[in-house]
Amino acid sequence: MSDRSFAPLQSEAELVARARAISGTTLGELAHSFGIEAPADLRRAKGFVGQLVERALGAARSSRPGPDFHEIGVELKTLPVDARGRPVESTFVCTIPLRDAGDLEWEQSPVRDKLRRVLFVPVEGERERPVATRRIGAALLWSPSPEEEADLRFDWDELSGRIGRGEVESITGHLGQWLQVRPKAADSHARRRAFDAEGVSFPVLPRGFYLRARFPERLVPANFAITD
DNA sequence: GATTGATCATGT
DNA sequence: ACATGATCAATC
Repeated sequence: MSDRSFAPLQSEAELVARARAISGTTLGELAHSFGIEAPADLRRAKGFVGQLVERALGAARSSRPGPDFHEIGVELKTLPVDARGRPVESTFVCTIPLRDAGDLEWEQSPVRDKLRRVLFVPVEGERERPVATRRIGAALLWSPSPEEEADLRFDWDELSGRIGRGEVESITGHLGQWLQVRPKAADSHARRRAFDAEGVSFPVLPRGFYLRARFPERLVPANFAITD
C-alpha cells in the first residue's frame, strides 16, 4: 500500500470505507505497509500517528493549509483513547488569529470552519502501550449538532472577546467549558504580534484553540471504544 | 489522576 | 517563519 494508490475522493462514503478498512489494525502493521517502523514512543514523533493515518486514508500531504480531504471538505483528527474509549488528550483545532479574532463572529471563526466536518479516528493512546501495538478503532464522521455548535460558540465568544480586548495574556487553559486556549509554539520563548486594548501591537506567546477531551467524549457515547 | 503549559518533527 | 500533525511533562 502506498499513498499514490488513492484516487481523488468523490464521496464521504468512500472515505468512511477507507477508514473501515484500517479499523482493527495496529499502528505497527500500518507502518510496515509503508515500509517504515513505528517509533518506540512519541516523545520525538508527536505527529506520527496523525501522519500515518493521513497516509493510510489518502489525505493530502500534511502541513498544507485547508482540509485534509480537500475534495470533499473533511478534516481528519486522530483521537487518542484509553481502553474504555475515552479521549486521553485534548484535540488541537487551529492557531489563534491574534490580530483579528476579536472582530470575528462565530460564523466566520476558524474554529467553526475547522470543525464543520471531521472524521475522528480513535487510536489506542495510553502511554504505557507500545506505539506499534496500538490499535485503530471505528471512525466517526461528524458535524456539530445545533446544541454542540451552541456550546462551542459560547466559548468562542468568551475567548475571542478577551483577545479582542487585548487581554490575551489573561487567558489560561482554565477558561472555556469545551474549547480552551493553550500555547501552540516551538517553545515558551516564541512570540507573535497581538494587539492590546489601545490597538497597539505587542509580542505574545502564540496560542491555539483546543477541544477539551470531554468534547469528543460526548459524541455518541462509547463510540470510540476499541473492541476489535 | 487530571489538567495546563511546554514542546517536537516535518513540509511549505 | 509559520502551519501541519499532536503528545509530553510539570504542576495542580
